[in-house]
Amino acid sequence: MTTVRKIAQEAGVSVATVSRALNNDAAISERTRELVLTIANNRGYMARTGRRVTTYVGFACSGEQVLSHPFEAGVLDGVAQGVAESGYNVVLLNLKRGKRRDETYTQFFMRHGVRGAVLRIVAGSRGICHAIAEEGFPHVVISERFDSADISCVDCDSRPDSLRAIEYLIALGHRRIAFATHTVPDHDQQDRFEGYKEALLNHGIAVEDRLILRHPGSLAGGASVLKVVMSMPERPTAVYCADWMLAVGAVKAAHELSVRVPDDLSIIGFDDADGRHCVHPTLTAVCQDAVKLGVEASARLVKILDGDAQAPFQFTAPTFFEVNESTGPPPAHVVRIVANGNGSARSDESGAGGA
Amino acid sequence: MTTVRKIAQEAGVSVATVSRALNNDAAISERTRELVLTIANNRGYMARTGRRVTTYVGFACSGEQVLSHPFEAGVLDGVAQGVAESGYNVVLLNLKRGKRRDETYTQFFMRHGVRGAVLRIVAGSRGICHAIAEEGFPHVVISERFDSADISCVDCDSRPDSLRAIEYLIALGHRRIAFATHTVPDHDQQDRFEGYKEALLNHGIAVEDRLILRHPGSLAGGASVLKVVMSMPERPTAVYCADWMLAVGAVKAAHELSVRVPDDLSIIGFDDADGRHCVHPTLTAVCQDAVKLGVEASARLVKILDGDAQAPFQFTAPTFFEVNESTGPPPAHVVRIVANGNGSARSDESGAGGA
DNA sequence: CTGAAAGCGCTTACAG
DNA sequence: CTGAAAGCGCTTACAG
Repeated sequence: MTTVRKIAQEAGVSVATVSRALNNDAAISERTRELVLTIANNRGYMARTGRRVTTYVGFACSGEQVLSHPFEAGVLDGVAQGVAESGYNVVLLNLKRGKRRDETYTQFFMRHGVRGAVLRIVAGSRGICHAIAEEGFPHVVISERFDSADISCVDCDSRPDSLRAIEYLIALGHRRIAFATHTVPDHDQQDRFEGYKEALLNHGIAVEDRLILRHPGSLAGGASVLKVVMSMPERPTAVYCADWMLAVGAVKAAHELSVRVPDDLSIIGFDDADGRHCVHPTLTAVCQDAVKLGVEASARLVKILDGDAQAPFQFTAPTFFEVNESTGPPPAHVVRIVANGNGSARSDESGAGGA
Repeated sequence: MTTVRKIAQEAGVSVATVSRALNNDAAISERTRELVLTIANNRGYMARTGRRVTTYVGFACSGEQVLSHPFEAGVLDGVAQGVAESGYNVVLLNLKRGKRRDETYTQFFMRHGVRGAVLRIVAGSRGICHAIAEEGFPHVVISERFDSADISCVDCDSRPDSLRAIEYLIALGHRRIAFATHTVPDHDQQDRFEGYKEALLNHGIAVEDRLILRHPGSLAGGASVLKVVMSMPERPTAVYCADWMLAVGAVKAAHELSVRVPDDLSIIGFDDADGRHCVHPTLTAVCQDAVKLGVEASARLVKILDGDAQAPFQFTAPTFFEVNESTGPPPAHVVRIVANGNGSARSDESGAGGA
């Protein structure tokens, strides 16, 4: 390990001079400073003490998250923005890979120079949040909700806007409305399902199991949703895809199967970012702003660390419902796609879309 | 500032005991350990010395980057993956906001516990890379290219596949091919333009200024590209959109204006991630893998830090050209869209697409 | 399981 | 502009 002593030896100066050179003390010659810094770089010197070690805010994941997913990327972007003016920086941590068995979360974070943590976990790792809160370590959980008042969290409640979205379809005349979700259970999908159910119940429409579809949150999953929906007997005239990849995949499959959106089928999507605008027709969608979630979480965490806010806290960010081009009245003639040997045929079920 | 001494006082134990509690020494009672950790958390204790301070790899941006952009998000994802097994963690740094005037880059990084830096800069900030290389600080620049052999960098060369892409169009029979780029100059756009030009020259096709379009790298920019292309006299029968948002925006605008892709117009896009699959028709595209770029950069950096590889180095990752559905032969009848008072009309320029 | 003390890495008045 | 020395924060054999 490289210490000031070793650098001093190599440079032929005192440790005091090395220290001053490393810290840009005014009283140091340019020549000496450069000499010391060069040796420090060559030896991979890293200060192990001193006043000036910066502290961090951690973006701590349970490990399953894909950072390039639009939601995670948006959240991380926001987390970085939220600490921008604070003097803190953001460090990426993996709660499962990095932490030793024999240390607490507090110790894990301290070892990394982290004073507070923004937590991104999956449903199966909620225990981590309880443990961190119990240890009293400053934290904010993003996109999860807890009964315990000790856990600080920031999330979106997409139930109200999901309800509005379905009621919008009902107002357009739709009565058979499918709900599509991805296969990883989380409270967000649950919220959207609750909103869906509540809207149907409000209008005396039965919630039918066969209209609740579960497919992988991918383009292929979205294509499956579209095919299943379009080939059902008494097929739905609208579908709410509560995940953005499902929505995009469904729209794409509609083009491929010449299903006209919204003339043949209305699609409501969910959007974490700008995905709804990338497809044609532009998706009517329930939207959350992942960047804002991240900003909210890290800015609040910094305030807590600086003593300007109290923990724990709970904050629910609004979603919004945006009407675009993928929704319209149900078709007068409900055409269904029936798979046969060599592809698909169309079967007319006129009027099935009515109330 | 909270020190072991203060915690010791509050807990009524020696500093030695505090140190042992903080470091999970086996010889410590559970009761004492919890007491000490609770006080440490309450006081926001942060170790300022000791053996165990972790060191970091920095993901250092010049500040203009949007972390939620698919390319940046992919790169960052890759950078995190590339250090996953190494014991290093990644910290997000802003080279312009965080650095003090009176410190070198080396000092800036050392102050943050950063041993090596992955650099993401814009064309206007290339001087930063020269300065860091001159200081001898371990680094890898992503997606820039330098004459100086002292600068380590990882990038993609999209020229060869851009050339292939245009030659593919030429082989399909296209002769008037437009090139669309975004408005921020960078070497990637330049590479793609070079490939475009070379392909045309190889086949004796003149490079026409009016077929080179510059629009903001957004959906609106892509829509403009499509409209301009479709309304040109002797309009192009194909366009290479060298930026993924331009490509997606162009495809979307084609739907809106009932321009059939590829029957009326072939579109080749560029893709940093999976965008080409999200639209209909799936885009024929030149693709780079942002995640792989990030992995390559940070994994190599870690090897350099661990003494397992030599710096400086230059690595050029391959792109790939993927033929999908957005390209086909030029139309026999080249229909042009001419804007008029209330919208647009079509004007037939039959045969203009032929060789 | 804990403390007193030695020791390491670093910084900083003080002296020159 | 530099060094010798005091001092701080922390860790770790050593002793009990």
